[in-house]
Amino acid sequence: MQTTPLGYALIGLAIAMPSSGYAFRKVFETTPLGAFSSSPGSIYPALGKLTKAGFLKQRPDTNPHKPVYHATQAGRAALSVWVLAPVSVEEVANEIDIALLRFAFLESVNDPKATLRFLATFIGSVETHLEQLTHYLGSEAAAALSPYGRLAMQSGIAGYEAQRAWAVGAQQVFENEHQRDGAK
Amino acid sequence: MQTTPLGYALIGLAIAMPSSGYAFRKVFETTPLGAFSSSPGSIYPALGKLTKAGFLKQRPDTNPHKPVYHATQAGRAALSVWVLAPVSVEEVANEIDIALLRFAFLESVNDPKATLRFLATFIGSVETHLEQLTHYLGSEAAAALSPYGRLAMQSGIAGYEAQRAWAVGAQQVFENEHQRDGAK
DNA sequence: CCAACCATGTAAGCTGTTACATGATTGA
DNA sequence: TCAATCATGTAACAGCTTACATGGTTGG
Repeated sequence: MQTTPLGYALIGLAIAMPSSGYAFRKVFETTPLGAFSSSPGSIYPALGKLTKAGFLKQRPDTNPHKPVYHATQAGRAALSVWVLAPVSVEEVANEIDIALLRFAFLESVNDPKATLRFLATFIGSVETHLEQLTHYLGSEAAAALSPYGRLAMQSGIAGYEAQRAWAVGAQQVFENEHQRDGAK
Repeated sequence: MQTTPLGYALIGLAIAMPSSGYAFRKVFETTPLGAFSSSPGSIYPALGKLTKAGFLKQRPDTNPHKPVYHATQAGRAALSVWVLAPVSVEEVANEIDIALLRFAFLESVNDPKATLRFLATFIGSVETHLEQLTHYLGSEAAAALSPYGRLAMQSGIAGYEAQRAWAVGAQQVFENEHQRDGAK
């Protein structure tokens, strides 16, 4: 069973801080998670579906009359499967923001080894995609391109190179952590 | 009157090279424009709507029985309005790829001054968004964030910095061109 | 001749958007 | 008390995806 990115984001948020639907909307409005819309027409139906699917459960909070959504065991499992999936070249090419969202929710797994595996596939796919882009830019197909088109492609290449550099830096963070864990 | 990004992409392609619907699909399949899907269920309905809206016209080619889509005057005008619109902070934050697509289709206008205006708003919005992100990262809200979340944000920041650097470089290209034009 | 490709379309279903609607609570 | 905010929902619509369906052309 699986959901949309919005669904996974809601499960991940529910793990980090059980909240009402309204509170989730506020998160999408006021944080860099704002890529997701906070419209009621998207969130409330999504919460309903996740509850029906057994990934979330509405429970009364310490304050009565203020039920909040918690993630169930099934919800945590579904999120794990989603975040732990290797990063494909297609994902890098067409929805790299989703890959980064998955990285952010690796927190819910919190396993340095798994994080390093994720980053390795991320870097591999970014490099493959970069090769494809530079190869295309060097081909005769690109020679027919306008300067505008070529520049736009270079913008993409620059962005992917920044992502690769970021991922290499992130690797170091988790390699250190991994060694510290092993040492203690 | 306006369309979706897919619609504008089709108008832009039709200006660059009038083609059949099938040929447009091949472009989306085999070039970096592959962010758009090449599924028939998206392209043929879109072509139909654009034709009905008066932005495209199907005309027989040099080969008879092989009608191709051409952009009409209205189509060119609609594309111009779309590509020339200033780049907003929201666009940078949520759909920067669309901004880059618009940049690529500035070719159809081909006015260095307009291109420089576009790049200036692009850089301004990227910088505003970067300030927002770094401000958020420094706030106490981000202090509660996990290392994963912080790293994911840094990935975003690195990407936007690369885009800013790219845009500054692109400015120079068109400033040179602008001066050459003025000199001759 | 047969497989592969050219070429176009439609129908069902899902997601998300916008807009509307409702009502409770809370602070000035 | 009155505005703002909390809180949830629905209905209409647009867009895209997948899958199915159809038929023509072309090269081996």
